Amino acid sequence: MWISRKTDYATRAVLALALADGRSLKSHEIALRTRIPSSFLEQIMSQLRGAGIVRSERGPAGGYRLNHAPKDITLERVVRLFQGPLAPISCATRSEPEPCPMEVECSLKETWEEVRDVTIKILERTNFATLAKRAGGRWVDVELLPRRVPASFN
Amino acid sequence: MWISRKTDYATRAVLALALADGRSLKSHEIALRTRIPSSFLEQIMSQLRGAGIVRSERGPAGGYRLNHAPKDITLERVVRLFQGPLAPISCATRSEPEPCPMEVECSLKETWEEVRDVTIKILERTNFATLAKRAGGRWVDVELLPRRVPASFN
DNA sequence: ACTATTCCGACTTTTCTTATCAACAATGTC
DNA sequence: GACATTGTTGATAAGAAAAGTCGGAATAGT
Repeated sequence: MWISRKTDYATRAVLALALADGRSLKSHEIALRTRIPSSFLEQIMSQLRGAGIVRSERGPAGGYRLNHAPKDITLERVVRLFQGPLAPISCATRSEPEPCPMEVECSLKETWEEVRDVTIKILERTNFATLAKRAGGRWVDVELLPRRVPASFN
Repeated sequence: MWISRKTDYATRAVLALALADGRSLKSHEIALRTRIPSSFLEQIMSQLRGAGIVRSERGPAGGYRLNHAPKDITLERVVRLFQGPLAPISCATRSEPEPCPMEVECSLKETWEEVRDVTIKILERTNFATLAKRAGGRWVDVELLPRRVPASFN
């Protein structure tokens, strides 16, 4: 339960764009399909754009699209952007591990590092082409789905 | 960074007890060796006791000791006790996964489950006998270490 | 001009974490 | 039985982080 809702939203938004297959989507459309509150999504898209994962066009006919091929965007990249370090605990981060405060350095660290490493490995080898393909069957007729619009999404 | 400080403390406290090799430790001693604030440690020990991981004796000469052999206490058990579900996201918990709110169920779930599963596997195969042994060399002369006592640990 | 959209930053609300404290209960010592 | 030492429990508070809202500015098409 360590993926924040914001990170969850971000990955879903990118997935929605990957499924749009190069076409651009308006922020409002993304919000609808992914069930992300519109106002919150703005923040997220802005951050994705700042990181170069997404690019945008303004004005009517504007919207968002991916800035790279889906296969070149790993889940690791998106998660790391919103989540920060992927280690389960601060003494086990790759970059600047906090020193263990115990009287002697504790042996738990090695296990936390193990968890960190397999996590990173999985997220690195998962890209959005794979995710889109996996979702393809379920999502393909999305244009045809009824569009119930909850109030908060307007 | 998803292991809360409380969980961190709990695992360190259990490790300290595993290293005590059957002898009982006073709460104050545990606090010293692990650098856990005494007042907070109370809560944690109480919870460990409630879960049957630790047993206690009161009065002078009281203290805590492990309720099982260290090799029978997995890291998974302690972490799960304090941390709750180990899935990175609520739609991927084993017990009662929250339904995916997207228009179509999203393909990210499978990756989150993958992360969950390897995490659980690592934590399950790590027990406190292993951890104690691993720490053994570092901790063995702990009785001889100088005892700087920070104010907040009294 | 008008409208639909993105862009940006400040703000609020809620929830969780991390403790701290005080009163109480049990046990051993004198 | 008085007293010191330890564990037990529950209330609560301070702070940080997460989640979401809002208003208005910039941009582009019609």
